[in-house]
Amino acid sequence: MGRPPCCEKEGVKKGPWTPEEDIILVSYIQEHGPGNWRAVPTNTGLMRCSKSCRLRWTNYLRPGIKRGNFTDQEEKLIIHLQALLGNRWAAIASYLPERTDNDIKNYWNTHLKKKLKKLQFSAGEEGGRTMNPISNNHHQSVSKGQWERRLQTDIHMAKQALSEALSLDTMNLESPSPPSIGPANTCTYASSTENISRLLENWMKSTPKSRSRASLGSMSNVCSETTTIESTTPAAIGKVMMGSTTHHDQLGFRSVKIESSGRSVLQEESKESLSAVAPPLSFIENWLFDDLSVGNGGDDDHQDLVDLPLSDASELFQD
DNA sequence: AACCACACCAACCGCAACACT
DNA sequence: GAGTGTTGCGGTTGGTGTGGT
Repeated sequence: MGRPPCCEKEGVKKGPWTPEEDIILVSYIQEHGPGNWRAVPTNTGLMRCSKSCRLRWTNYLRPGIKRGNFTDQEEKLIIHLQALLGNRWAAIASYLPERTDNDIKNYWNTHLKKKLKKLQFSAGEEGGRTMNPISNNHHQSVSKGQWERRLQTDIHMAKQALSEALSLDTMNLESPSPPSIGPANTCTYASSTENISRLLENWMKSTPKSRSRASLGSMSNVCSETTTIESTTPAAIGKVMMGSTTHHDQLGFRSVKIESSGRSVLQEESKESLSAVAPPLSFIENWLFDDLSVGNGGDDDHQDLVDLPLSDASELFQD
């Protein structure tokens, strides 16, 4: 009857992750690197399915993740990329290296959708007709001319979005506390483990009921102050420490360089980080940038387009 | 203080794509 | 090319927090 579940339901734990589980997972990935998720539950003893482990890592424990408080720039970028790409959150997330697709998706569903709906409503009231500023409307049948015009607009939007993304990156690089990405940054892999140590600290302090939330909050402090895990020392840490005298460093502060079967985690992460700093450019993207750089010398048309209120921009797509 | 409604977000589920044999 | 296993993605759900009454 239907498709079998991805993993045996029996004995598989569900629901929120505990700090202990996080530590175990991070510790394992430090040693073996992300990937081969199928082996993670069996090798770590975690009563989680591989999917859950992967998700936990990519959406939460992975280094270099920024959580909460989307900036105006990011918001703008998401809106434009959504207009361009639709609900392809993974693709959109690739332009926001510090954000996960899940995060962006959540933000879109909880904040931006409503925001745009409001815009749509007010614009609809003003204009006396319904206008959808987001791309969902794009799927409605349109004439070829309209489609072409829309495509052109989308390209403009993409260009601007990309240039904004670049300028964001530049800003981030210049800022005093850049996100923990890139091999040159000493706060690479350790960031997530630092988070976990902080998480544990809060976890120990807080009541069982508020544990989850409290710890989640602490996780957002990527690369912040260093905290010794010894000060908290729950039983789980002991488990993690087993078989390694260097785990303390790994969990605490170490700028990671762990070799595992000829391939360091750092290398793995670096690949990610590199692509994070400079998302891989496809031919089209390169072309967009080429064109952008030409137009950057005071091409107000592009700026106008992006600065255009979404409700107005959407009018371009109307009859 | 108690209740309710809403907001938020981590995690789950199912499907599709990909990789390997 | 077919079959099987694994990973990635997007939609959705459920638990918890928060604000209003």
